[in-house]
Amino acid sequence: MKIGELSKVTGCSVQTIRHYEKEHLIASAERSEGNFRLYDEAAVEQLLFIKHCRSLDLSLPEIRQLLALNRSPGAQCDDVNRMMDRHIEQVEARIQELTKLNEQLRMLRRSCSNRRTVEQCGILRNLSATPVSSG
Amino acid sequence: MKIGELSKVTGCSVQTIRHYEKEHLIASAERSEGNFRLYDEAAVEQLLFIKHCRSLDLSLPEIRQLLALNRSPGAQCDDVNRMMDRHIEQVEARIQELTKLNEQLRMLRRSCSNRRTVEQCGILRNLSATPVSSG
DNA sequence: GCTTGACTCTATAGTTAATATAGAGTTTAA
DNA sequence: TTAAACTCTATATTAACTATAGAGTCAAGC
Ligand SMILES: [Zn+2]
Ligand SMILES: [Zn+2]
Ligand SMILES: [Zn+2]
Ligand SMILES: [Zn+2]
Repeated sequence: MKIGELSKVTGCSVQTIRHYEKEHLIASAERSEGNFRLYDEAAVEQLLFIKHCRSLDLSLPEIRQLLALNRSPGAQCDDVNRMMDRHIEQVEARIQELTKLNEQLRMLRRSCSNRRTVEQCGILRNLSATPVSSG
Repeated sequence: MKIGELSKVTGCSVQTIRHYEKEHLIASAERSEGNFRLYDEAAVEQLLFIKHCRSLDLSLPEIRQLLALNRSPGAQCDDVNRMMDRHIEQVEARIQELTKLNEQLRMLRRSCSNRRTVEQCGILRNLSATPVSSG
């Protein structure tokens, strides 16, 4: 299987696959006589694993760590669990942040109706004033 | 006022101020004989405006547009309102995304308790399987 | 054999909004 | 006059790709 087919099968772009190779998320592929990368089913599995992790916003270093753990099946999995806990914490913190931001933006938006001039624009006036306290 | 003082007064780092100048968010500052940037109160105001916008996650191009509008006080402010609406939409979309993500992560996390081996780890097994349908 | 087109290769630059250097020059005070 | 503190420009780094240029490979058709 050449890289184009792997790309179709997995839904990862060709550049992304090469990128993952350079970042050591997947092993350097075998090469054909003409220097084309050649892949097998194992590559498909691994790429889907990576894609799944990315869909959960895990970072490439985090995924690298998970892949390494996968290679030592006898080890304890505490590290995996800790990583997940930390990751979940960060996602929840970001949700909090954005929720607060959203409230401020909606408040700001309410300060202007259409058909005003820039001079009268409540949004611009509020942006010029001291920031709304976020506490 | 030299750049260091402007930095202290506004809470923007010196590099950030230079960066904003290069990106044309603030005008090129006057220079002293020794080629040091010199600022006045107007620069403080403008920088605080930018900082306030950034705290609302407005992008530099968006801020540039707001600053341009600020310079034509007679214009209609519809553009400002539209930008805000678009920006709010994006923030809310991101909150939705992260909320969905968070549910999936928590579900995944529940699939493993401590003290298992990597081979038995529910998290790794689920990551290897087909992604959870996201609704 | 030759050409065409689809594919692949490497290397490089761009994306965002800063942040961090290096190496040089300026200013102020001891 | 020397040192500290400050400033200058230019360049590299961050994350995870994405896009491009320019060259090489391969299969099919004539
Ligand atoms: Zn993470
Ligand atoms: Zn308005
Ligand atoms: Zn925006
Ligand atoms: Zn586990």
